[in-house]
Amino acid sequence: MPEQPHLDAVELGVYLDLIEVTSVIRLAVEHQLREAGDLSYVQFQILARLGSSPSGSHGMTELADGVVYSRSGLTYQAGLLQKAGLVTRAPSRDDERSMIVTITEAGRERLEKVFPGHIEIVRSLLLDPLSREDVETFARLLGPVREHVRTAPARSARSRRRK
Amino acid sequence: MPEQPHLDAVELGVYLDLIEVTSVIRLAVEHQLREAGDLSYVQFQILARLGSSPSGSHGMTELADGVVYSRSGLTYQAGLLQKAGLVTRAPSRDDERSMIVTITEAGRERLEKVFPGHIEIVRSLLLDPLSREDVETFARLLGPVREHVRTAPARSARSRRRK
DNA sequence: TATTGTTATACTCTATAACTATA
DNA sequence: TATAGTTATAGAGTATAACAATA
Repeated sequence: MPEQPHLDAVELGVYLDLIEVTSVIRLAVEHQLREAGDLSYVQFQILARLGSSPSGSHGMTELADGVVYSRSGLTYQAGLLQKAGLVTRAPSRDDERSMIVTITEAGRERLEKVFPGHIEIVRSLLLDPLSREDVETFARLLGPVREHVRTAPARSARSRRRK
Repeated sequence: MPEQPHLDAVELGVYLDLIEVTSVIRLAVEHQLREAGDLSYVQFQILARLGSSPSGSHGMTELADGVVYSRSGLTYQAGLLQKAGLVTRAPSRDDERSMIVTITEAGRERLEKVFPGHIEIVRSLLLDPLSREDVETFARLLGPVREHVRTAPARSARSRRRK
């Protein structure tokens, strides 16, 4: 390990542990999603976001942020989801330029189909070694981080501006 | 969100937050690694593992676990790293079948080159919204999870046995 | 026979740049 | 002019299966 960290030992430990833990979980989850529901990780994230949205809808740019770097990446994945009948795409009436992506009933069913096995992996790899109290603590810490990450500069927009 | 979780609300929250947070961090980090050091995320993980190993070496299979699903994936990435002069590969003397991958001086330099910017992203996205105490708590929780994940069934071996 | 690693192949995913259309 | 999204293209990464070599 390089020895010029602007992080102290504890911070470095958190970072390295997180890299390792999330990498293993992600690999396992990617495989499960493909096998159980023929979904890529990105496709699952899109469906999950739409599914947990009250309206079941999101604009494309909004959907891209935090999931893919480029808009074209989202266009590709959304195209696959649409072809599979899991989402619909329709132009917004407020702004004719923007596309509203909406999860379909089949999309929700697919989500439900993969969810149990998905959860099982997360439970066995992440949650099992933690006590109930630890899980609650973990939740308390992660909440603010998620908020912070959401308000961080949007990547799909930024990369466009860079031109 | 599907409503048959074997997870309660808190557990589900941890899971969803983790997905979102790690996804954003990973995207940012992947870009930084590519721009600052022309490294893929997997290549960086390989270098980092080798760099933090006392010997600077690892066997291929050992290296594959937790980073890639297939051995061929590692062969590909290790080949790129070798071509770039960042690692060497030599057959083990204990077991002529196995390959020992070792980080080179150039590999360590590359690691040092990307590390500051890398850390900066992790700090700004993950660590900043947490207090010093929170970071320590986080470290305490993550440690056991990492241990657990390490002892989980190895993926590169398992996928082979499935044949 | 089992295991280690490589190779050939085919496929998925991704991003960049150029483009269209709307604001 | 700026923004939303798409498309074409080209490259990078991945896994599966078949393979060679060693244990």
